[in-house]
Amino acid sequence: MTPNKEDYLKELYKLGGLDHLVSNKQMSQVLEVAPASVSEMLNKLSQEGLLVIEPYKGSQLTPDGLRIAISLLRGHRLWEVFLIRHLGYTWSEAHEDAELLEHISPSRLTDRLDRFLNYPEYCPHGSVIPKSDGQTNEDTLMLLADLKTGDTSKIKKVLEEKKFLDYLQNQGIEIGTQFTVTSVGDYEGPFTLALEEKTIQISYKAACQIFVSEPK
Amino acid sequence: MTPNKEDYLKELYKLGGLDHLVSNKQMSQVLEVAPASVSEMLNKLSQEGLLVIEPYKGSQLTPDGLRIAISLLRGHRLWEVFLIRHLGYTWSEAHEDAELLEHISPSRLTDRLDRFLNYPEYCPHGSVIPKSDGQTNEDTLMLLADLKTGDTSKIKKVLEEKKFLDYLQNQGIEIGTQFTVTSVGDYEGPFTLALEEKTIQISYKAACQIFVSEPK
DNA sequence: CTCCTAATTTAGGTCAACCTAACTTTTATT
DNA sequence: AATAAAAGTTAGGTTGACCTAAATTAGGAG
Ligand SMILES: [Mn+2]
Ligand SMILES: [Mn+2]
Ligand SMILES: [Mn+2]
Ligand SMILES: [Mn+2]
Repeated sequence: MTPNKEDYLKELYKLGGLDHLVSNKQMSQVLEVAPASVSEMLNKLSQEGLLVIEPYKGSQLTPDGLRIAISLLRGHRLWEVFLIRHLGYTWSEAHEDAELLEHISPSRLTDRLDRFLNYPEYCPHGSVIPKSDGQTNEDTLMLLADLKTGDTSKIKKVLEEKKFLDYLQNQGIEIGTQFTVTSVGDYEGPFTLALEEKTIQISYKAACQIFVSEPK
Repeated sequence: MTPNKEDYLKELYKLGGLDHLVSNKQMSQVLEVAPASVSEMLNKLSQEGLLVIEPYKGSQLTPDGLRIAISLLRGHRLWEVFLIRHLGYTWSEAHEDAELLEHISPSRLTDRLDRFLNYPEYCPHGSVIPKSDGQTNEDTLMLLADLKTGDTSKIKKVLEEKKFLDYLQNQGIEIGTQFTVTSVGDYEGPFTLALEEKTIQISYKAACQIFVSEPK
């Protein structure tokens, strides 16, 4: 197993889990490699029994592949907690460096880091950190974009993409922040949110990348 | 710069610094690759201006190569401090995992780790940790093997090699431990050391891999 | 000074991970 | 159903890092 292969498995999991097939196109985009390279690598991984390919349709992890993907995600998220909690990283910096650190995980390292951090449940961006045995129970959340004017809710999770993370942190959005939707622009228009201290506007696109709890 | 190349530079520094040429044989041994691979890689690195080769004689870092080597060593040793101080690693485990972590060092990570650890001066095995600007002032130490019966001194530094580190830790030797040499076996025989609590014997070979302060 | 041995270099491969270009299959549109 | 566009695969090539085997050089022993 190399860092490269690990990233293929991890992205395959993030894109499709065990629910549905993931297209090579998507993989090629998130991994930033040519489609041909994806075909090639997925073939190797399927020979190693880590995923199953439906030619021309897409691919999906096997239980073995899933195990590896989850342990990667576990490492990634624990490192993020460390970088932010102890080293003063920003959201996007943490995500970047965790992308490398996740591959250094003889599981002794991950498990000890987990203990050092006192077994955190979520990464700084709100994703669940799988347990050492691979167990991971996802919360059921809804998209901010699906809220209506007047709804009050809490930010629970955000997608991890450098520019988006910087944008959110500049806006002062944090996991756990409570807010009320004060207006929703028509035709994929912007959302206006009343936070505790201030009011902010975010684009419809951003609202599609933010997960929130059920509104009250 | 790849992790591989980094390790070549680092080992070249550890073996020869800026004082003398290092033979390919030595490099081939510490890096555990074939001599031919060393020739090849050193050629590439010399084309990148990171070292200078005297054909058939050996090679030596340039200032550029030195800078990289030192920052690697810095990362390596800081990670060791973290792993031992906060994650409960043993001497040899720490050295092993630091070997990987050292390559993840966008210097923002190293520098923040340094601050988090409160700017430690030495790694757990007693080597000096270079500063962020590359400055590094080595202490002048002597070999335990050169001590005479009756000498009293302190353990200051040990060479980092897995089996050796485990051996030392089992013997209860730590950096800073004070001891008195109570006997020296003839003909490369063992050294007997009186520590605070107990008396131990170590082989001549081990005594050549342990550095101590001037005896009083 | 010659010869031998050990160290080094060179030559010719392998393997992982990528690429581009050409071809095939699927799917969406008329 | 025919065709065009999009997605996927195959073929052929590159680069980095390694290897073994063969040739070359340096340095020491006689
Ligand atoms: Mn990664
Ligand atoms: Mn995260
Ligand atoms: Mn290393
Ligand atoms: Mn050390």
